[in-house]
Amino acid sequence: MPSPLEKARLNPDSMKAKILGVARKLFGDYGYNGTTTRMIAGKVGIDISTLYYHWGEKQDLYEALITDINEEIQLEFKEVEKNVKDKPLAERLDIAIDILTDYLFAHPEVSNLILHDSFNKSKPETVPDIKIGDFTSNIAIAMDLAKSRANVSVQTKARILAVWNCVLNFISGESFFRPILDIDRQHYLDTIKETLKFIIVPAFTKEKKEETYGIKP
Amino acid sequence: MPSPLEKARLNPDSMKAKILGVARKLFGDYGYNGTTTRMIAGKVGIDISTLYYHWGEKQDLYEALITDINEEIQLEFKEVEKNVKDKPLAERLDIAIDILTDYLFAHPEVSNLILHDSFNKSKPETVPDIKIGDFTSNIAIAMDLAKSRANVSVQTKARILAVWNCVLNFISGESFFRPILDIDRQHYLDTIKETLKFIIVPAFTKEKKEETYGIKP
DNA sequence: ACTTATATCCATCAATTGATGGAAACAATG
DNA sequence: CATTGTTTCCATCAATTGATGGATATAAGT
Repeated sequence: MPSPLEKARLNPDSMKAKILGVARKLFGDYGYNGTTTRMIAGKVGIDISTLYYHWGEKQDLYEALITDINEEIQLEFKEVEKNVKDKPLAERLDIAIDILTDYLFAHPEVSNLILHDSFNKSKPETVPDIKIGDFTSNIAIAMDLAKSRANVSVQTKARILAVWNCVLNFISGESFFRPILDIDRQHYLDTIKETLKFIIVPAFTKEKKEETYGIKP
Repeated sequence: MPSPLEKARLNPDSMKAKILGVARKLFGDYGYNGTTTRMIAGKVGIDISTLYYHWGEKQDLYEALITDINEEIQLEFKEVEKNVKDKPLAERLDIAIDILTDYLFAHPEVSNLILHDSFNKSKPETVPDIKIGDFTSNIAIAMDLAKSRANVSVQTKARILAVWNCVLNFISGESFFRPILDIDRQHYLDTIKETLKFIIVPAFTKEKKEETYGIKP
């Protein structure tokens, strides 16, 4: 028997799926408290009670949504793993940044939801977290920065999180940062990628060459 | 005649200042919509109408708060500028990271508010933005990465924003990231700094040596 | 065609929230 | 003490919001 979520994913034209899609964008834009069930229903073009009929409580809808995002990201990471096989580190990082940035740029609500999820304290307790910890380890393995999932050092995890954070902020903060940089959307995407690569690739690839660029021991 | 804000800053024991202080933390934790005037009044230990008496609308309080933060950050940047004078680039970056990370770590609500401000679409229109654009240029000058405020390249701005984003996320996401890294608070602060320095300093100081670490033209 | 199951809407509730008017307490001034 | 100005609280409003019961429509099964 398929879970409610799988059912929704199976038929994208179903009302459940439509609601979930709209909810993703709205929860992403306005956060859990800033989004009302009436906003969602209104944008879908249905009555609130229809929404409640399909998804039950607001919390349940939000939870389904987080689960959905979790699965989607996991797929994206698998895509990365597939593409980086047997490549040297520099190229791996390059590919990973490309794939993940493209994905998030095309689905900015994912980025928004992750940020809300990690930083906002005003959401229901019961809601499952987005599993960033797992993703971090996955990436470490994929980048060949650690031998096994249990072996990822604090340093490595922190560095991956740093990159991850950068990407998320650039995506979610587009409307904020793009005016500062004063460039168009495509140029912005290119700039993000370039910036990430420029900053990250050397740091990770240099690793054992020269550890001290003015850093105290 | 001092503005209401200056008045509040002058006497930290005043009710206005107390309210503002509590509001900073609560708006930081729960965002604009997640924070109610009753929450603020409750935590201060006063009636809501007393809050309205001192600050008027919720919006007005929030605006005052953003202005307050803006000024505080500006002071912090001045502190950086003072400390990096006549130092080589690597050391400048090092000092800047130390000062800003320490400041934000001691005032996490500032970081929270900036993130909410840049990413959340559900706040009143009229509220002034936090002036990240200005800060970016200031840092570029202080780091000697640009000659004049008008001369900061898109690349440089983007790189500074990347670092800035990293710091903010690490601070605001402490409750989220620290369990992932499984370290104590002090160790966390050290790790943030080390990570930032390790990733950022080489990228900025290498600048003209080798531009291509797997980056396509 | 009749019955049953599914899906949608209308009307409404109780709780929360932003906001205000007015009474009471308090302080300052004459 | 009397007067005036400031600060605080109580009571209350109107609007919004999460949520539900019940009527109604649409589709499916027999």
